[in-house]
Amino acid sequence: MNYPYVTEFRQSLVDWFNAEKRDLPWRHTTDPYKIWVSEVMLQQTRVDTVIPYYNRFMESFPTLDLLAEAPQEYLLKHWEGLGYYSRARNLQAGAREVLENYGGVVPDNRHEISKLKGVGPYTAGAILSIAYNKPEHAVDGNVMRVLSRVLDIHDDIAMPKTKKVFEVAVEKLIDPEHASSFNQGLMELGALICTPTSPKCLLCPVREYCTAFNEGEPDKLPVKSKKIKMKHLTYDVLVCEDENGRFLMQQRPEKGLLANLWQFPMIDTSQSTVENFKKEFTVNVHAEHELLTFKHVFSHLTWHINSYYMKCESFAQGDWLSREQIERLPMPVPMLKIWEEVKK
DNA sequence: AAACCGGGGAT
DNA sequence: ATCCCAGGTTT
Repeated sequence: MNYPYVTEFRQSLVDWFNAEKRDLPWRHTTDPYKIWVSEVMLQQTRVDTVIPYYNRFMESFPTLDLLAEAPQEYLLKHWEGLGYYSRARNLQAGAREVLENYGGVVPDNRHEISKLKGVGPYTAGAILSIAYNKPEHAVDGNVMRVLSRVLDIHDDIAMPKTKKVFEVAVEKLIDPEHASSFNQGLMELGALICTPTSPKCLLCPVREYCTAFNEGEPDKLPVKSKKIKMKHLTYDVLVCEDENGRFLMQQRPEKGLLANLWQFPMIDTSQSTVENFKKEFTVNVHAEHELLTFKHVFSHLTWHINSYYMKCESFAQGDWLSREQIERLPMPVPMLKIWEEVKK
C-alpha cells in the first residue's frame, strides 16, 4: 500500500469496526483477565462455539484469583467439549504466574506477558491491544488472510516463517491511537467480509486500498500449501456396570491426546482383545450387548469406535464410579456420546 | 520446520 | 469429503 493511504486505511477500518462490530460477551469489558480467557478460548475455535463456554466460565471464575485456585477437574469440566484441553491447564498456570510474579496484574508489555504459559505471539498482542490499547501486532489466520489480499502477499501461510512477514506488515499499518479497534477490525473483517471463500468485496470498507481487489484475485489468496495424512485407529470401548450400578472408569495419561480426561476402558484392537481385558481386570461378565458404533474425527487421526455394555461383577482394581460421580468428570466428546446412550 | 493437540461448522 | 477456524508447545 502506498504510504499516503495508510492513514485513510486505518480510519476506514476502525470506523467500520466501531459501526458494524458484533455484540460479543468479551466486548463488554477491557479487563485483561477476561480478554485473556476469551482469546485462549478463541484459539482455533469459532465465536459461536465459544460464547456459551465463555459465559459459563465467567460465572464460575469471574476473577483471576478464582481461576488460579480452582481444582483442575472442575476447571476441565468447564472446558469439556471445547477441545485442546491443554489450553485450560496452561491458562490456569498462567493465572498462577500472574499472582506470584506480577501481584495479580496481567503484564502490559510483550516481554513479560509472553512468559506466561499458553501466551504466544498472537495472544500476547491480542491482550495488549484489546485490554491496554497498545499498538502491538496480533496475527492470526484471519489477519493473514485479510492482509494477504490487501497487500497482495503470496507467501505460503503454511510456513511458520511467513507469519513474520505479516507481523512486520501490521507494525507498519496499525493505528497507534486505536490499536484495539484496528486489530479487532482486521479480525472482524476476516470473519464477516474477507472470508476464506466468496469474500464480500463489494461490502468491504477498505476495498479501495486492497491490491487483490483492484489488481489481483482475492479468491486465490492466501496461498496455503500443506496436506496431512490421516491415521486410523480402531477401539473397543467397554461400559462395565457392576451390581451396585457403578461403572469402571479410567483417567487418560497426563500428557498427550485428551490429557487427564476420563473415559470408559478403551482397547486398541491392534494391540489387545476384550478377552485379555477381562482377564486383566478379572471381570466376570453376566450379560453384554452392543451400544454405538461410530467414528470420531480429530484434526490428525480418526477413531473407529465399537462400544459395548457389560453387566459385570466388580473387583477391587480400577475406579468403579457412580452415575453422579461420572457426571462430574471431564470426558471427551466420544465418551459423552456413549454415556448418553447408556443413560437411555 | 514439523508434529502434536479437539471439535464443529461451512462449503 | 474437505477445509479451516481470534494458535501454542514440543520435538
